[in-house]
Amino acid sequence: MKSGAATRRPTMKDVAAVAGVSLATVSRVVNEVPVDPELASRVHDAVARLGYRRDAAAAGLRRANRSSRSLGLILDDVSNPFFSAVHRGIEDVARERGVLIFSGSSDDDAAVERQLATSFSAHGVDGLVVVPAGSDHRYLERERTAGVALVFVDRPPQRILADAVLSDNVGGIRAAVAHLEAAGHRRIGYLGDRSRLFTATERLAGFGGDPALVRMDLIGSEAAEGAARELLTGSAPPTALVCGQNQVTIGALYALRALGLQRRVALVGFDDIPLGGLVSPGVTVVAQDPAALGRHAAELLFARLAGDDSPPRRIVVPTRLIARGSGELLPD
Amino acid sequence: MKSGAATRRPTMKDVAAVAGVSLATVSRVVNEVPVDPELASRVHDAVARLGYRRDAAAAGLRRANRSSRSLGLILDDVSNPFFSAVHRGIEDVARERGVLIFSGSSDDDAAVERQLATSFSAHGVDGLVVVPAGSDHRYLERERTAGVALVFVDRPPQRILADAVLSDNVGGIRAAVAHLEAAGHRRIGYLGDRSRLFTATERLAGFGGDPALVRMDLIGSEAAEGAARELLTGSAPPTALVCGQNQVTIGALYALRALGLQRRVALVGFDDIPLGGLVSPGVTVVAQDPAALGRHAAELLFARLAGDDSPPRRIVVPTRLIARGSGELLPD
DNA sequence: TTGTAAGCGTTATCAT
DNA sequence: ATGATAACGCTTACAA
Repeated sequence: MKSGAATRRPTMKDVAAVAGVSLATVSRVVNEVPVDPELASRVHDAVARLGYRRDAAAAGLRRANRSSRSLGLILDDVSNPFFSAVHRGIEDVARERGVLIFSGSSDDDAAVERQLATSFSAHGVDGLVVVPAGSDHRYLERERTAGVALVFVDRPPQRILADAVLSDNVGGIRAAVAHLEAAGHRRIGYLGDRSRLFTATERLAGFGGDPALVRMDLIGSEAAEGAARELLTGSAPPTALVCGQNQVTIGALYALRALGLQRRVALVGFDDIPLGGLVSPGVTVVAQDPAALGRHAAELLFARLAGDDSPPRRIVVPTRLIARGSGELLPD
Repeated sequence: MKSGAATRRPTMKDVAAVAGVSLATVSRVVNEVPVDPELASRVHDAVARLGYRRDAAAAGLRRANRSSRSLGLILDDVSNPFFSAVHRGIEDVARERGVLIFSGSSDDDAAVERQLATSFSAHGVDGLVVVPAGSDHRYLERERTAGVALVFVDRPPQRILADAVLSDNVGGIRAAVAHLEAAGHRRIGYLGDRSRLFTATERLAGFGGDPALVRMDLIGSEAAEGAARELLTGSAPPTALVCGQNQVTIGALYALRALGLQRRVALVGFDDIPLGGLVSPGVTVVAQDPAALGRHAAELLFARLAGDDSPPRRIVVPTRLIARGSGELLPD
């Protein structure tokens, strides 16, 4: 006899047989529908004896609303700290409701996003939380009419009307600029990432400063470092820098250090960077609240699932300026 | 007529009717079982016209192996960069096989771990990848005999025999110590976290230095900072520090800066810290490879699912010392 | 309150 | 090769 012999998982039928009741009664007990206490306890005993647990897939199959008590989460990258914090925010509210989460990374690829969405949907998720990669989400219309709730996070959906939870990109960058201007800065440079991204263009809009001091489409910290060096070594260089994204901030930081300017040129980054307090001067940032983004998205989703059919909402989560030194340097 | 009217998702039956074939033939086409090309193309047309996609739950219900093409992942915390990198490693391997991932955070709570495991199992996952929180995993025996594959990551399972993928904790800390000794250090301090954790005791074992210079159970960077200050301001202070964990390293870094010793006392941390190259001196670390941990775990899992029933394996993933400055400071 | 039986969407068996 | 039909584990009328 092989030791790893597969033992069949007990079913309701098995429980019914052991408890000496009908299948339907077991179902009632399991679903907490009132039942004669005597029978109920026999069922509970049998459940415990057999180690029975309901098959969620089979249960959802016949259930009226076909709910699977699960939802799908499509992130840019599950291992990116910003998105994994969003993930956690969603998990916390889903957990309270006993809802499980399928998660996946689109790597900002529209085809992957779509493939994940349809896979999740095929697995019967009740709702989808999406950080959009594509620029056309009409394909999700079909899922929605089939009853799948839809909420977008961090970036708005396109060509479909649906709920979205966003950071206050414009307000955050405005706050950064105002902070620098209050310190007396008049020549402020802006470094941003891929302008095809919603967040990048929003932040640039929030900047609204001298276009000659703007550098966009900086992908990765090396590109940002190069652009920062170029800006800082040019004629009439800025006395302060605003960075529109994490990696861009890091690149700018390296540039400032390389040029020995880290205590002469002010810097405010958008999105917090880990250990921003450990370098000197500390890195002043406009921090987002990714966990709050996730929590709001999940709450919106569950409200929709509960029947809320008011017009699509857009929730904007405020940012917060954290002064650590680099943003408080005065102009020459 | 309400605009949001729920449209039923098309089923195989619908496709069969439109294509003018039997339900079974549709199933064959969908499952790529050879079928008359003429019929096949009619089915494909109908599938496209109706936007049909197979219901994964229903399919798994009747399928011989009851596979759901999904797996469950229980991490300490999905938003912890180390674990989310493990997550990504697993996702990459699972994606190639069209397998979806349920993920959840146990927050190092055994009860939550167990609850997640049973929930995932109730949803019919084919396998479970677990970063163990509890100290008794016998409850998973039942899942395994029901055919659920089991692989543990980062820490070994307890009271159950199963595959595990671990970092080379002992070797990594030994390398750190050897690196410092090679630079001439003889009084080396060790700061570690919760000794009830497998990884913490392994790393301490790898240290094996003077017990008087060891401080364990440092939870969070503040506690680590305090312990580091105490060690460094005592009599006969160490000339170098080895830190057993991320947050501990950060706490020690703050202590060194506060005492103005960051260029006098050497430091090597276990597990990389983000932006370790931006502070000065750069932070020398023994880096783990969390993505590799995840990939190995997933590969092991799929091998088991494919029928590999050799004895439980233990895979140890090597670490790598990254010299950035702090670990190359010489003793006085 | 309890049991019987139909049905959820699919796969698998068995004739044809 | 194709179609009819039972079966998967469960929920839900409907009957008793």
